[in-house]
Amino acid sequence: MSRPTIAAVAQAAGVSVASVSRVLNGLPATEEMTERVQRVVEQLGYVPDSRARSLKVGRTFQLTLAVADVGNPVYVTMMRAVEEVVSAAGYRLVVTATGADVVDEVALVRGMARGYADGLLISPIRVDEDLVKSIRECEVPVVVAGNVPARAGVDTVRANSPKGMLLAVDHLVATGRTNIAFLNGPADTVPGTARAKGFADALRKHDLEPAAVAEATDFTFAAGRAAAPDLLAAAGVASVNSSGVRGSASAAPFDAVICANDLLAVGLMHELAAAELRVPEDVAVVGMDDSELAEQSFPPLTSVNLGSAERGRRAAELLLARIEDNDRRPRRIVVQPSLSVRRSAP
Amino acid sequence: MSRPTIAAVAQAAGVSVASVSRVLNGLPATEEMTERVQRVVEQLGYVPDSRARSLKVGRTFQLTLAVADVGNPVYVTMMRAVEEVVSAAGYRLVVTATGADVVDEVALVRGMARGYADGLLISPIRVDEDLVKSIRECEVPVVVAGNVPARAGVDTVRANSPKGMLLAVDHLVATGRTNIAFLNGPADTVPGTARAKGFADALRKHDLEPAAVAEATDFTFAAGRAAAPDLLAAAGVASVNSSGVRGSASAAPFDAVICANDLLAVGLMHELAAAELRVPEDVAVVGMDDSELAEQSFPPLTSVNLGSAERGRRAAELLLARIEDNDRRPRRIVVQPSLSVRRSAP
DNA sequence: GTCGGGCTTGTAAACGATTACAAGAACGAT
DNA sequence: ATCGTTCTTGTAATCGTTTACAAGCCCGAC
Repeated sequence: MSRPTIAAVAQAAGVSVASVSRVLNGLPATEEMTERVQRVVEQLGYVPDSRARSLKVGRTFQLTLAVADVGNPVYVTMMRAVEEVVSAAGYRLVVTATGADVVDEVALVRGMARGYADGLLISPIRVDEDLVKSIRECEVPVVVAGNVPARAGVDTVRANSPKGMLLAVDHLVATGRTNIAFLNGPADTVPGTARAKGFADALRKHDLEPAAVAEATDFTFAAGRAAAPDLLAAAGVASVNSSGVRGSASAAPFDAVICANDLLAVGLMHELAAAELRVPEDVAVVGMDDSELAEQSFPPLTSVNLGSAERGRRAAELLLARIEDNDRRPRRIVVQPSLSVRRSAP
Repeated sequence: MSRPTIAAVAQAAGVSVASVSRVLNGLPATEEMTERVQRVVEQLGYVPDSRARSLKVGRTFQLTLAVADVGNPVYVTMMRAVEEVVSAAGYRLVVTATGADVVDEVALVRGMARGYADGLLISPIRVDEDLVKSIRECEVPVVVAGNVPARAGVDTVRANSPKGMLLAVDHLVATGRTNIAFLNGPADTVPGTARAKGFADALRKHDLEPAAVAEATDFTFAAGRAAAPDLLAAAGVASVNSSGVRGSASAAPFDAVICANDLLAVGLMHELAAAELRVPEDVAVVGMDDSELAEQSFPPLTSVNLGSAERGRRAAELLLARIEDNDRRPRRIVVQPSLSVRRSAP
C-alpha cells in the first residue's frame, strides 16, 4: 500500500480536502474539526508530499550552497554557519561542490531556473563575464559570498583580505620579522588577486620588499607542499637581487611567510620541516581563514580570521531576506578580519 | 515576465505540449518536430520546472546524505566519493548534519516520507530501537554506511574495525611497541563499542595488557585534547597495577597509543607535545580513518584506512541500485581495512 | 480500392497539494 | 420573522509536467 494522500485523510475523516489542508497549515478551524483531522492524520501516518506542495506554492524550502571544495576547512566553517541560519528558518540545505571551474559554476547558476531550490548562495573563486551575466539573470535570488562586480546586481558578503593581510604584516613586523615571503594560491582567482595586491600594499606601507613570492596551483595542502621549493628558490634569487646584508643567523632565505590560506600554510610547514627549518624560530608562518585546521596543525597556526562563519551567517540571512522580498536593492557587506595569534608566529 | 512553461513553448512552436515534452525527453519524433521545438526552447530560454516534473514522475533526483559532523574529515572523504557516484547518475546530493543525537536521526528518517529525496544514505553513530524501526519503515530506500542490525532490513556498508585495529596492533608490535594505550571516542556509540572490543581482542591475540584506556566525550579534536590527561593518568595507575619491570628508557607511561579516529589522534599529539613527549620516539601514535588530516598533521599520522571512500562509493551504488529495484534482498557489504604507515608510527 | 499496421501527433487525465470562491449555518439586530 | 453579517466548510480550479489513449496519416499489400 502506498502513502496516504490528503484525499485519503479527508475521506477517512469524513471532511473535505480543503479542511484537512487548513488544519495542517494552522488556518482557522473549529476545535472539533482540528481534533478530528489530527486523529486521522496520526492514525494513517499521513505526511504531506513536499513535491506537490512545492509545485503549488512555488517554493521548495531548499537553498543551495555552492563552494569550490568541500575538503577545504574554511568551507566547513562557512557551511556550519549557513546551515544553522537556514535550518532555523525551516529550509534544507543542498551543498554542491563546483570545483574550481567557472563553467561548472555558470551551469549551476543557470540550472537554478529549474526551480529545485528557492535561492543560491555561491562562493565563486573565479569570476568571468558569463558568470556575472548568469547571476544577474538568475531566476531565483542569489547571494555571493565573495567578490563579484556590483553590476551583477546581487547581495554580496565579502572578506576584507587586504586589511587582513595588513594585520598579518603588522604583526610580523611588530615581532621583528621584516624579510617576509608570500605563498599565494592561483593568481587568476578572485582571492588570489586580492591577496597578492593586499600583500604588496601591506609591505609597501612598511617600506619592505617581498622576500619571495610563489604561486601554488591550487588552494590545497598538496599544492602548498608542491609550491614550497618554488618559494625557496624565489627567495634565493630575491636575496641576491636585493641586498646582501641580511643579518639573519639562520640559513632561512626569509624569516616569515604569509600564505593565502591555511591549507597552503600547513603544506608549506611540512616542507619547511623537511628542509630543517624550524617554525617559528627560523621562519614564522601565517595562514589565512583561521579554519579548524589552524588550531589543529602543529605548531598551531597563526592565521588571519577573515570571518568565514560570520560571512556565512550574514550571507544566509541576506538570502532569506531576499526570498521574502526580492525588491530590496542589493547590499554589499564587508566583514572585517582579525588575527588569531598562535605558535607558528607568536 | 515569468518563466515560460511548456504550454508557452507549445504555442509558440505551434505544436502540442505532449510533443514538446517528448522532444525534451528524447522520445521518438520526426526530424522536423525536434528541430522546431528545440529552436523555440532555445529562443524562449525554456527550462522545465523540476517541481512539476517531480510531482508527476514521483522522483526528485535528489539523494540525502546524513552524517554526524561535517567538520570530521572522514565524512569529507566519504562525501566526495558519494557525490561522485551520485552526480554521475544525474542526482543531486543534499548533505545534512545530524549531530550525534539519535533523535535527530530518527526525525530525519521519518521526514524522508515527505518525498523531497529519492533515497537516504545515513551514517549513524548511535543506533537505538527507534532508529531501526524508522529505517525499516522508511518510505524511500535507505542505505546505512555503518553498523545496524540486519532486522532493519536495509543495505549496509560497514568497515571492519576489529580487523583494522588488529592491523594497527600488529604493526606496533612488529616495530617493538608492546605497551599500548587506547584513546576511544564515546563508548556508547557504534564505532566506539566496535573499536573498544577490537582493541581488547587485538591485544589479547598478542598476549598483551592495555597500558591505558581513556574515553573522549566526542570524536573531535577538542575532545582528544581534553582526554589526554585521563589517558596519562590511567596509564600511571595501570603501570603500577601491572608489573614494575617495564624497562622503557623514556618517561612515557606507554610507548604507543591507538586512537579511535584521526581527530582524536591529532588532539592527543598536541597534548603529548605539551607534555614534552616526542612522537614517535617516545610514543607512537596511530589514528583511524586515514582522512586527509592524517596526511596533513605533523608528524604525519599513521592511520588505519577503514575505506571511507570505498564505503561511500559502494553505499551510493547500492542506493542507486535499490532506487531502480526495491525488491532486491538487502546486502551487507564489509570493506576491508589497510594501514597507511606514516611518521607518527613508522 | 480498401484494409490493416505502424508512425506521429494531439487531447486530456493524472500527480497531490493549496486556495479562491461559493454556499450554508449560526446568530444577532431590526 | 427577516435580513445581514460572520464564520465554517466544501467544490473545484490551479500549479507545470508526463503519459495513456485516441485519432489521423501514410504506405504497402491484398
